[in-house]
Amino acid sequence: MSTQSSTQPDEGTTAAARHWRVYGPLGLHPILLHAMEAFDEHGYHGTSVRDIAGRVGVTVPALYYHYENKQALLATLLETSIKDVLDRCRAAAEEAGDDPAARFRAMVESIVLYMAHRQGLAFLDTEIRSLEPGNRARYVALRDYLEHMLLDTVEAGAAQGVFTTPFPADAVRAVLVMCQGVANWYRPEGPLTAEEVARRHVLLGLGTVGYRGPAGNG
Amino acid sequence: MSTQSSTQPDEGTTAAARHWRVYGPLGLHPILLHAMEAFDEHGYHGTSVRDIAGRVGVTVPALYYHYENKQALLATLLETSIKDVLDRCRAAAEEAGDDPAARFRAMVESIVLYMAHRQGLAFLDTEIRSLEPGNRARYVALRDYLEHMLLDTVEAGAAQGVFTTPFPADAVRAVLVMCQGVANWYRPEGPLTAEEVARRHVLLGLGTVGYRGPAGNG
DNA sequence: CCTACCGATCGGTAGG
DNA sequence: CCTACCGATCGGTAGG
Repeated sequence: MSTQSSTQPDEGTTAAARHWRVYGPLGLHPILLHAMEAFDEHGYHGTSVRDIAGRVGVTVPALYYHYENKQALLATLLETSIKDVLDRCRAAAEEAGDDPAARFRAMVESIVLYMAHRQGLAFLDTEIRSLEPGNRARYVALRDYLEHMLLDTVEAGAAQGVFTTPFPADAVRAVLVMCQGVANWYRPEGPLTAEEVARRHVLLGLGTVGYRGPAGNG
Repeated sequence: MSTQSSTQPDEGTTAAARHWRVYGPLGLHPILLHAMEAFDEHGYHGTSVRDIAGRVGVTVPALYYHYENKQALLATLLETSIKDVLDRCRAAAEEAGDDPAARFRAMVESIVLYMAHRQGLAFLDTEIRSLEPGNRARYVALRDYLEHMLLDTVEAGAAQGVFTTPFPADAVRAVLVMCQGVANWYRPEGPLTAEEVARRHVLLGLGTVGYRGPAGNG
């Protein structure tokens, strides 16, 4: 894959792909960071550009100097987010090797860790409806790619008899929606660490795909 | 419970509680119906009262004659929705009796049937952020009640050893989010009937809670 | 990056 | 006086 890519100016994506469990500071431009927070609180259409400018401490025209319009803020945030989780999930799968159960565990862990450590970005997934068609198509294509990656693994496991679900596609969709759901309720200051939430969801997800491995699932 | 209740003027809620698998026409006031469609397409803040009025074919003041304001439309829709699924789920659980696995199956089936048959209402769940504090608190309380109903059943099953998940609360949240997810992708004209989607999610949900019943789960 | 603004549209309400 | 609205416009705000 490319070593210098993404809309993010910092080291984020590439380093993340190599060390998929490691999460540093967000490293977003202040305008993007405050746009993210505003969109999370009030939604895209419920957020005014004056609100974002006010949070950042700049004027509205200053905001438009850095970004084309409000839509570009959302599109940049969502593209940054989906590319990061995709890179991390791919790295986790590669590290896990060929065993379907090991790959599944690693992929689910990487996705849930992302949802917890990058909750503010991950929660924006609810705003895809507000993306213009082109931006939306690009985002959905990347999200579908993530789904197909996981589906390939579940189907491989089903072929080997290690996953017993009769509905791999439905099971994968269910697992991904339960991972995405973490972004809706997880709070860093809550009782569970991101790592513990990931561990639990790996086990829940294994149950959802009907895992029958050498050591069972309980 | 009350026999004459809810914000819905028609037979909806009460009859639905008795026949939780039966879905008739929505029976919503035309203004509510078109507000629902607009909110589903563009979100609450992305929908203007003029858009709603235009869809219905009435003037804006006519709309304000029937409903206090835009907020009341969303609040009424969401309250109607959560009360209906709650009534149906309760009826399904009562019909299923005391066995935790039977109750779990019935409750998940009833919830997924609701998500598929009442997709337009169920999808509005993404708009709770746009509810004013009081309306939001009432909605969340009812949704929490649904979660506690399901958790009681899963904990009862865990106590009997029929559900083996070590995390009943996380498992219930995961199951509910995968049910809610049905409202995001289900299309009546698609390949699967609501009943088939419900059947599959019952099995997926049983896997998620680690069901180890007399007949297994595969 | 700011001051000074625009065409239009927002949610909601006036008198009749 | 009531209902079910109407054409027009309110004070403010949207993205630009």
